[in-house]
Amino acid sequence: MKNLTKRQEEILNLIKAHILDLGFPPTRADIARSLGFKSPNAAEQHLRAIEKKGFIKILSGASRGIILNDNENDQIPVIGLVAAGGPILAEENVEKTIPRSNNLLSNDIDYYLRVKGDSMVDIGIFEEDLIGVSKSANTKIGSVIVARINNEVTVKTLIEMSQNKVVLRAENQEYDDIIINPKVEELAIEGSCVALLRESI
Amino acid sequence: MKNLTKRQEEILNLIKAHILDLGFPPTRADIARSLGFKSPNAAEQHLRAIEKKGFIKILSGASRGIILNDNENDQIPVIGLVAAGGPILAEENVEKTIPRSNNLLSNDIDYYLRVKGDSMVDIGIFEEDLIGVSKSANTKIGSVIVARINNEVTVKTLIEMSQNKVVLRAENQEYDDIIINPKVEELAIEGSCVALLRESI
DNA sequence: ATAATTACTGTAATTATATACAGTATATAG
DNA sequence: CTATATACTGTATATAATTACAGTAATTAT
Repeated sequence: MKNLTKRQEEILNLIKAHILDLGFPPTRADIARSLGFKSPNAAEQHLRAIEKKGFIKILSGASRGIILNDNENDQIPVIGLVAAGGPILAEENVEKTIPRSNNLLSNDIDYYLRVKGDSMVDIGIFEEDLIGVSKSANTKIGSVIVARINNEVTVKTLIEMSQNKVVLRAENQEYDDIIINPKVEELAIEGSCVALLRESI
Repeated sequence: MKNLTKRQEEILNLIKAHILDLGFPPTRADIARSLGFKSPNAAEQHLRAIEKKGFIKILSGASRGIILNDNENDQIPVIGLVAAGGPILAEENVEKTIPRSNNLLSNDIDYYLRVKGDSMVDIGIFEEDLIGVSKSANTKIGSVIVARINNEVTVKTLIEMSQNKVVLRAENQEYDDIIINPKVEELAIEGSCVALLRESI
């Protein structure tokens, strides 16, 4: 999918705004009017270019027959089991995706992670729950974080973090604290947990 | 807002399905074709009737200019504290509403209920969580249900249910079972819990 | 009993819309 | 240097679509 030019992006945004506002796409004339074109054909040709680049589909003969092709940025991936090695968001880990427009929770969620195991039950995070993870939300002591230790992904509470000692705690008395020297073991903090979904009770 | 006739509802559903499918409303001819009318005017007149009843707005002169008026049925209420007496869904209990189209979870959710107290922590239902409640989902032994006992609303697990004995259990050892004789005390089962949302961790 | 509503057929006109064709001009890629 | 892409104007036309008008018939409200 090639990149749109500035003008083409402007037109795509106009189409999206029109749909959001009125519930249906604009006509060529609508677009021309909005952008000051003196010919509807200017809009027509832009639409063809945008279609060629894969962002829309034009239905021939149908008035307002512009279909937006789902942009992947507008989808939140749900990550199931994370394969060892490789990034969390690698395609093989994506169980399904959820349109961002349908997300009821914080709009700072980069992905949902399906919980495995019972290490966080004491704070109400159960196996099969979906945790909303933000890569940008700041992780401070006490935050529930997604960490990767020697290529294994885990969800734990961050208890202590200094240059040569990081302590992660399971919220379940049956588990011991995980104490890591990040200079010896490979440790990456992938994000922090900001919300939770349970699809069945 | 008057009720639609069967036929009018059929047409409104057709419009919604068309929008969901293609992203824009159907023409009069589309509607006529779908329902087997031999004249587009049949569709036109139905649309006028549906508009008169307040379900849509027709933009004159615009092709496919049908705007759906937001139906309140398409909003899922979030119920905060339930005032004693009166129905759960009474307006004063509604904290906010969520467009049904944004609901990621089961589409059988009639409302969300904000959890008060810690009586269900052992199965991961915490204070301030939002529980998705279905009025129609069948409640069987073992289901987590929303019950109303003598005008007080509570969330518990249904353990036993016979003509003169109903047992509800808190999922927290510190609480005793609630044993009710429905012939003596007022008991209503409002629905069963089918999903959970936690807005912050 | 009479008017209004529902539920259509059938025809036709006006307007809305897509879309082809012929240009102009500039920028960018091979 | 030449083809291709970008970004338009301007005109024209076929067809898509709304919408008015004239009916028929059954049902429902007053």
